[in-house]
Amino acid sequence: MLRSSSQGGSATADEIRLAALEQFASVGYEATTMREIAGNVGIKAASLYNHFGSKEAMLWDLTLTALNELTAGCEQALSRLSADARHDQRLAAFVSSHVAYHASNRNQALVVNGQLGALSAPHFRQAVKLRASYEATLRDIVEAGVRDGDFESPDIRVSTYAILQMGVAVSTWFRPDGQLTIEELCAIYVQLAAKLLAARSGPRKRVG
Amino acid sequence: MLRSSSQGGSATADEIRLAALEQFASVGYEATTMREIAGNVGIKAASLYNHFGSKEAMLWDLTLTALNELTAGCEQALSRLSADARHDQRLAAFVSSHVAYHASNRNQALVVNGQLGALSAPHFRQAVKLRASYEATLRDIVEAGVRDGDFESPDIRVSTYAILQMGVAVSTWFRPDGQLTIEELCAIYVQLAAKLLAARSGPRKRVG
DNA sequence: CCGCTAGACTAACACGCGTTAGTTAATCCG
DNA sequence: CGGATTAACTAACGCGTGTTAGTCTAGCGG
Repeated sequence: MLRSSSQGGSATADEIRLAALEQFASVGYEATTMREIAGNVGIKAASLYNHFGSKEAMLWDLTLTALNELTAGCEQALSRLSADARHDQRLAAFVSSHVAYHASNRNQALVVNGQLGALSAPHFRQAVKLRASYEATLRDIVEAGVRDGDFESPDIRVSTYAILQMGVAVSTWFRPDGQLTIEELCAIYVQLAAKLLAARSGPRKRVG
Repeated sequence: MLRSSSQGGSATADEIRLAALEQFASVGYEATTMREIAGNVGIKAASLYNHFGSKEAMLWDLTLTALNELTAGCEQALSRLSADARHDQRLAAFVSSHVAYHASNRNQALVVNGQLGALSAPHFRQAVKLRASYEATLRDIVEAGVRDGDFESPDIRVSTYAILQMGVAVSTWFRPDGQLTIEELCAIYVQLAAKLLAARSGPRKRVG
């Protein structure tokens, strides 16, 4: 049979995804062997090729899913707001969904933030594009808030990166059995982001 | 500059350090081959072993030097302050040296923050210990400031990570030929950190 | 009940890896 | 000047890698 490079949707394929994700996240793509992934699923390395066309195809599958879920979560959070929501509400929605994702999906986040360089050049470019559009969502919120005087920032781009990155870091240290629940964590980061962008005179009244 | 290990101190050894650092930072330790490093220096792979005992020894040499320089820069910045400096001055000194290092030594920072897991277990433990003590320096500053009412934070540990991480991220996007100088960058991050920890009523007067 | 297929297996291949051995040319020091 | 040291070289080894070929078996639809 001709081996296809398309990916499977079976239960085994999902077990493979899980095992690969754990390994990629904890030791990195290059340091992960197909035999290790297979071993953690309970099959032999050659059998992986019944579900994925190559090792890189696994990484791409995981990367794309993660980026799509991250983006979807953020869009959903923003769409729950009324159309005339204040800038600080939009900021809170973004930060909360951002932090929640990075706390709930630590391995996905670690792969997206550390293993992109292992992708083939075309896949890499596509991933970077997706991530850039996600980042632009936050930058637009910050920019609009600064324009209307609700936020104040010494540098919009730098502030955007700062907020994004402090949330990304959650995936490196957060443990679900630790002292903080994900809800508490989100609330903390919403506060931190709000302070980071606070205007000296407090938020303006809306002009309606 | 402190020579941080028992490995070679010749000019060739330094060329090797430079080449290995660049490769480790851009594609990762596992994806880097000894033949590539050697090629970028202009010698053959076997000759590397005249200067370093193994591939891991190179990574360890680079890691230790980077961590020592990072710590030294921070201690030097803090020691330039008078003994009764205010908390916000100590914070500014730390953040400024932190950001300056991550902007000036991007490759070193990328290796320390992304390739630690490739070290042997004993070296890994030692590196984590060094990094933890560096992080504790900032946490102590934040803690003291909160205790005296100069800072306010929903969670000291989280705020500490947030400040550290937004500085670390500089190494991933900063370009020295970009729009911002390192001095401007440091000033921005000092402002951001100060806002992040700002007390609602502004800093208290010192009692001393 | 039978044939087809999905998905597991064993075996192996070609290649690139880190590393070692042994050798040779240049350089330093007494 | 000559022996010792340094540091480059070529050649190769043993191993582990991603991947492919070919086989076998359980289960399902007609």
